[in-house]
Amino acid sequence: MTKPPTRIQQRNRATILSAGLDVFSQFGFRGTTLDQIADAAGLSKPNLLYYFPSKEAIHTALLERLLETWLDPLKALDGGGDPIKEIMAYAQRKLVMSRDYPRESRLFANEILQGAPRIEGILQADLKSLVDEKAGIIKAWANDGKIADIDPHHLIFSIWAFTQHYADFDVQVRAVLGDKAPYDGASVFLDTLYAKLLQP
Amino acid sequence: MTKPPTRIQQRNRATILSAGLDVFSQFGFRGTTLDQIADAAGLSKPNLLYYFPSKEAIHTALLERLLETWLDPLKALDGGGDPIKEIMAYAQRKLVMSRDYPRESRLFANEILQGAPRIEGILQADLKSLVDEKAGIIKAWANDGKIADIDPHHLIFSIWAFTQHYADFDVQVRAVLGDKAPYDGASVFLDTLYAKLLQP
DNA sequence: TCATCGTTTGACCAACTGGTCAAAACAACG
DNA sequence: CGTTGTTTTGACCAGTTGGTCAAACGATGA
Repeated sequence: MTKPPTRIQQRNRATILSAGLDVFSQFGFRGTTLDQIADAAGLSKPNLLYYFPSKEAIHTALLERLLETWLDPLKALDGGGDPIKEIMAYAQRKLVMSRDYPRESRLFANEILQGAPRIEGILQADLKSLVDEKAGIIKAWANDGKIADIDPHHLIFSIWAFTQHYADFDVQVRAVLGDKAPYDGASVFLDTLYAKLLQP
Repeated sequence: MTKPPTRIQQRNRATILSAGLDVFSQFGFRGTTLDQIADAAGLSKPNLLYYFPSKEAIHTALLERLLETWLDPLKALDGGGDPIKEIMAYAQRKLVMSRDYPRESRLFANEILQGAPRIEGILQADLKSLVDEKAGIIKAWANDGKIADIDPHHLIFSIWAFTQHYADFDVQVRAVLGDKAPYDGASVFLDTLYAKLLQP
């Protein structure tokens, strides 16, 4: 019988996770120190370790929470809807996620860049089966002539790549665009791109 | 009057840079240790520091060498050529670079993810002016009705994002595709995508 | 053969790393 | 108020980090 967490526990755990997200997403697991997280959270280092047993535990907690929300937009792709609308809506949902959750996007990017040692199993199981399922839907649409005949896996990769680019390569995007806001133009471009591509 | 480097110097410097590329591209600057690089290079740690004055010097040397080759494909985009062919050839060149130089791609990705502290200036100067120049060419093509009317900056971003995705997110791509080779399908998809997009 | 140069290394250092622990401070509640 | 359980902290530890240095090693040519 585990006791329910106190208000202080809820608040501090949330503070630590947010601070950990800040730091891990910038420096990766090995490049992040507990002192950095403690500083960002406004807590002492032993106090961190009162709420999480180790640095790895903070990182794991973040990744688990992330993976759920990360796959949601794709799960919502509906085989019963209008093909072109469904795919374009999915792409726009992913772009909004990059805009609103850039830290999460970078945390994920860091993990994958480093070879995904902590989530490779999940990728090969959950992610692969979800993607294969949705790729099947898209392939069926293509076979029925409702969309152009393209490789569904690479279509999905292109959506991931393009939308996450604006979060992961934010510094570069801003360096190139100057003070122009990236996301409005990106959204318009995204619509044009997939409207033209998917047209049968 | 600086002396010309000996054969041993040339060999060891090259070995160290290659080992550094291996490790830095996987763990980022802060996540990499001199011992790891020394191990990968088959040299002792003090011996590393005989050839490079510091960890930072190895990293900087890699980044400088990288930036040259990294911008070459875009430099080769020729305003006098056939518009659609030029852009599609550029995209294919970038895809080949991801396939043949994945470590370089990941080194760059790591640096940008971490906020590009060491190359932000170069991005804002060299990269921006190069991109602006080529964006101008593309914009002119669009105005002449030779290609579709799209935002040239986001077009370039989309090429970067999609092609680098196969190097930077290699683990994820392989987890999803299983044992199918990624690059053949990617090349076909890339051609289809931009042929349809750019058609006026 | 020796002298000179470039190369390699073992031993070492101060700063930092993730993590522990006992004691102190605090909150809640009868 | 006192008691009990939760929260916070200063001091500490062993291992690792980037980096130094003097001494040893090796090649080369006179």
